[in-house]
Parts: sequence; C-alpha cells; structure tokens
Amino acid sequence: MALDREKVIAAAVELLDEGGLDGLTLRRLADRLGVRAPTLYWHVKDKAALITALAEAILSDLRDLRRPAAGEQWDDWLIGVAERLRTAMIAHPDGARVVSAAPLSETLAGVSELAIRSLFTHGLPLRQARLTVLVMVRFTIGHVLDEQSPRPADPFDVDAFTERHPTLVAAIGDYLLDGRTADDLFRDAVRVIVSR
Amino acid sequence: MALDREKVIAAAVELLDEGGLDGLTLRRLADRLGVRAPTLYWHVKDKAALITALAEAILSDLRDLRRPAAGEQWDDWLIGVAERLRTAMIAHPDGARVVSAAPLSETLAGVSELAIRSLFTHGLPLRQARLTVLVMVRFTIGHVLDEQSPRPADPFDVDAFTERHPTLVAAIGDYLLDGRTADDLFRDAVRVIVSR
DNA sequence: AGTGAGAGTCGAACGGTGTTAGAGAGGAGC
DNA sequence: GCTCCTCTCTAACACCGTTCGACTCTCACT
Repeated sequence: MALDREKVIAAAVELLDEGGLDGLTLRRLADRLGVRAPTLYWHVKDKAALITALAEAILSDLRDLRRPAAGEQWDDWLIGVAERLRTAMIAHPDGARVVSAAPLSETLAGVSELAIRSLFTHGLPLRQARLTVLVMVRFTIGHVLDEQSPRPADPFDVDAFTERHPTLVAAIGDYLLDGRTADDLFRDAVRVIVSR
Repeated sequence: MALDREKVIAAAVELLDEGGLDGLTLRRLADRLGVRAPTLYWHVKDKAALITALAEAILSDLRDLRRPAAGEQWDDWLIGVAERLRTAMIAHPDGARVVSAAPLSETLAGVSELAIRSLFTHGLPLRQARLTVLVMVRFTIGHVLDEQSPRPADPFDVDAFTERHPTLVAAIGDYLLDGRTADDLFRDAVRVIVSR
C-alpha cells in the first residue's frame, strides 16, 4: 500500500482530467493520495518533472506503434500515426499544453524515429522523411493546442468578426457543410503535409 | 505622464524580453511603472487579458502584410509570411507560448484571412487554400514552441539517445551538414506544406 | 537484543503569486 | 461649493511551489 512514483503520476492524470493543468496542484495531488505536499518531493524532483512524466503518460498509447503493414502506403500509415497522436492528447484537458511543456518526450522521439525509418524504407530520401515527420508532429501539437484552447469568453461579436474576415469565415462555413467533423478537418489537414 | 493601457503593455513586453513568461509578474510590472500591483487592474481586466494583449503586440509586425506582388508565386509568398510569423515570435522569449496562450488573435485571423484570399485568387480551391493556411500557421506555432522550449537540463545522455534513436539522430546530422541553419530547416519544412 | 541506516512522511515556514474590497486623492463640470 | 469620475493606494485573502529539519518505521547486521 506504499506510495510510489507510479501512483503519484496516476493521481496527477486524474487531477488533470478533472480540472485541467491549472487544477493540478501539489497540495491537491497530495490530498488525493492521503499525504502532505512535501512528501511528493520524495517521489518527484520537481513540478516540472511531474509534468514531464505526465506528458509521457499521456503519450503512452503510442508506445506500441507498429511499422507499416506489408503493402500499406506510407502516407496512409503516417496519417494514422498523426491521428493516434492527436487522440492521445485530446483525451485529456490541456493534453497538448502538457506535451508541449515537456522538454523532449522520449515517447515522441521514439515515434519520430520509427516514422522516419519507415518513410525512408518506403523510398523517401532521408531528408524528406525527416522533414515530413517533423512537420507532422509539430503541426499536430499546434493543432490540438488550438483545439483545446479556451473559447473566447469575452463578449465575442461574431458579426463584426465575419465582416473583418469574410473569407476565413466562408472557408470554415464551406468546410463544415454536409456533416464534416473536427476529425475530418484534421485528417484533411494532415493530407496537405503527406501529399505525395 | 498618466499611465495608460498602452504603456502597461509596452512595459510587459520589456519584462517578457528580460525574463520570459515566468518573469512577467504583476508586481514586477507595477514596479517598473512606478505603481502598485492593484493599479494594473484599472487598465487591464486580468492577467489573461494582459497576455492576450501581449500576443497582439508580438504579432504586430504582421499587421502591414501585403498581398502577393504581381507575378509572384503564391507558394513563395506564403513561405515569406510563415517566416515573418516565426521571426515575430522568435524575437521574444516564450513568444510562441504567449501567442498560443491567447485564445484567438485578431492579428492572426487577419493574416489567415489575407492568406486564404490570396491563395484563392491565385487559383487554389477555397478548401485547399484554407487547409494550407491552417497547417502553415499551426505548424509554425508548434515549431517555434519547440525551438523556444528549454533544452533538457537533466543529465542528458547523448550516446544512449543516439542508440535508441539512430535514424532520428542521423537525420539531424545529415541536415545540419554544410552550414545549414535553423532558418533553412524552417524554410524547407514549410516547403513540405506548400509544395505544389 | 541492540544498534544503525536508510526510507518515507510530517509540521512549520518562506517568499512569492493573482486578485478583491474599500478608502482616498485629484481634477472637471455644474 | 459640491458632486462625479478617474486613477491610485493600503490591506488583506487564498493560494502556490519549495525547503528545512525532525520524526517514525522497517530492516539488516552485529
């Protein structure tokens, strides 16, 4: 029944799910574990280290990533990877903020490693493989960051916005016709990157 | 000599430049303005509102953006826009963090509006124009976020990292040969997005 | 059995943070 | 003279991450 690092991080994920990154506090985390705040410093060096571990936990779904199946197109495969990355982050409030706050995720490095190697194996020049994967990963983080950012709470004047940015609004409107979802938007966006 | 919102934001930019986002504190900001912290609430609703205004200030260089010149290729033009966006954010520590923390930048909406319209004018279907601009903007933010994130301070074992991710390291090494810079990497990355 | 060394937790405190309430100074307009 | 509005203040609240040093408990070894 002893407390260990793993339990601390698991509880931190719960707290993140309930109140976002701002709701994650060392004192609250300690409360949940039936312990006082200074105790956490025995298991975790820092709050920054906690968030790094949190990022790793969020991305853990990507750890069992497989290379492309025989006969699978590399672009379809890479789109699938991007979707899994987005899904993992979007599963937790502020998930993208947490991942982008972590200096260099080991899991993300593993994903990039595998992806570059797979694209290279499928005939892309090494440089292009690297660029494609880099753009995919960073776009996905930027995109989910935007998806998860708070909607403007201030009195937001839609009409004035439409008047200032008619083409932007028309583009959104055009896109959201016939039942397209945010998932479709993301997939089509990634297609821009991996278009062969 | 009276304090106004504009001066508050200008001082906030100075403070951001000196100490990053963590160094930007309402009390420190008040100090610099020769005033006490609660006074700031007369000029700015919130710290969140201050950061939103800060994002607008950071992006203000993009306000005088011109449409593509006659005969200019739309892809070259869009790369230039991406470079200006990156330059504006990179000019301040945590610039990308500030921009990504702001809910929806008016300036960024203006840039997107102009870019979508320009690409559409140059013959791209509206949907593709929108997707291209969306990916460009969000990739650029994600990229600069990464460029500005603190290098891993922990004892970072380069050899072990290389052993775990050989292709990733080889890709970086290959890229940084013959004097290529981070600017070149960014331009080539954006090229992946706007390849016609 | 006694002792010593860790592992793990604690109370107390430090120096900070954003934010609110309410009082007061100063000038403009009647 | 008086009121209204703009702007700044003091005081305080409820937190925050973090450090220090003391305490308990368990276990291995003599």
